[in-house]
Amino acid sequence: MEAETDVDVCAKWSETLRVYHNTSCELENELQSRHDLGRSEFEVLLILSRECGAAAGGKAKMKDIEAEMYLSQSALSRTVTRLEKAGLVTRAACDFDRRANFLMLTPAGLERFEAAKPTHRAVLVKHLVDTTASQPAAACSR
Amino acid sequence: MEAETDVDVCAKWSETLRVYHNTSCELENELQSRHDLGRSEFEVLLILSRECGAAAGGKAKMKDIEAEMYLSQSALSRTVTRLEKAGLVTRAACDFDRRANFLMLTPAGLERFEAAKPTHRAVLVKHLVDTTASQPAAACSR
DNA sequence: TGACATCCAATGCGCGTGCATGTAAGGTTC
DNA sequence: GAACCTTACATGCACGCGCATTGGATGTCA
Repeated sequence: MEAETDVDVCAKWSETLRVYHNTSCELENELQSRHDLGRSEFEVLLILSRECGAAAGGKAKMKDIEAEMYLSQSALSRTVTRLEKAGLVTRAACDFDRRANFLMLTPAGLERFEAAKPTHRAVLVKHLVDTTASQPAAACSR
Repeated sequence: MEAETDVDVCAKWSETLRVYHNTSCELENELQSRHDLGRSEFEVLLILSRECGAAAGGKAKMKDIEAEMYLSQSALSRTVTRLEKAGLVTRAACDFDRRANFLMLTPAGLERFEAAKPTHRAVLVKHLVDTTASQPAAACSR
């Protein structure tokens, strides 16, 4: 079953690439143009909004967020810096472990996130519910 | 079926991200460390080796390659430049349309590709045959 | 207390990417 | 053949990423 596995695996990878590429490109484009948010930035907001419940003004440690994302420590650090500059998030030192940082959603951050959520959902539904919907190997935005 | 679709779609995306991330990171690492090839570079060689049959010394137009990859025109151009510098590929002008470039696999390129192929296959099999194999959200190389 | 390993986050650096643009070569129309 | 649009590829540029390193805070052990 060597050759057979070969073909299956290549086709499966190809399919994964297609879905990943189409979805993530459109996610990036839509989030960026409609809400001025990158994919990573949105994801951080998403995690924050879950972490303590949006009402509580989500709050989480950098390390915990990092563990939930496919992002290096340095990339997360910079993503948070961008979010902070945009006023969507606040860094707060942890009193019990001054190495660690807490991250908090600001009201503006929560608002931005809530606004972007439907966009996010719509793109996912479009590309993932009926996988054949985005069949062509559509490039990023061209 | 709103909420249900929501959950399904998020889980599916999450799963896709996991598989994509784990597979592509390991692909990148393995190809780079064992064969000094990036993922895009390998893919170009792969396409070339198919295009006219490896024995014929694969040959294809840039545009045709671009159409088969999830890569922008500029990124492909630079990837080919890297391959050319490494002596794995040759650019050749097309006599009938001097805008177009043909791309040819050199013997060294074919050799490198054949050497890397098993590595590529092994990674795909590892991550895609039994999807639960790489369950943890393993980061890139950490 | 002092020496050393470990952990968290920030930063310098290089790389590959996409977008926008530039350049050269068709193709079309008059 | 002149004016114009389109196509193929290369290149300037900015950006986000990962890796390696740094610096400060903790923990541990003698």
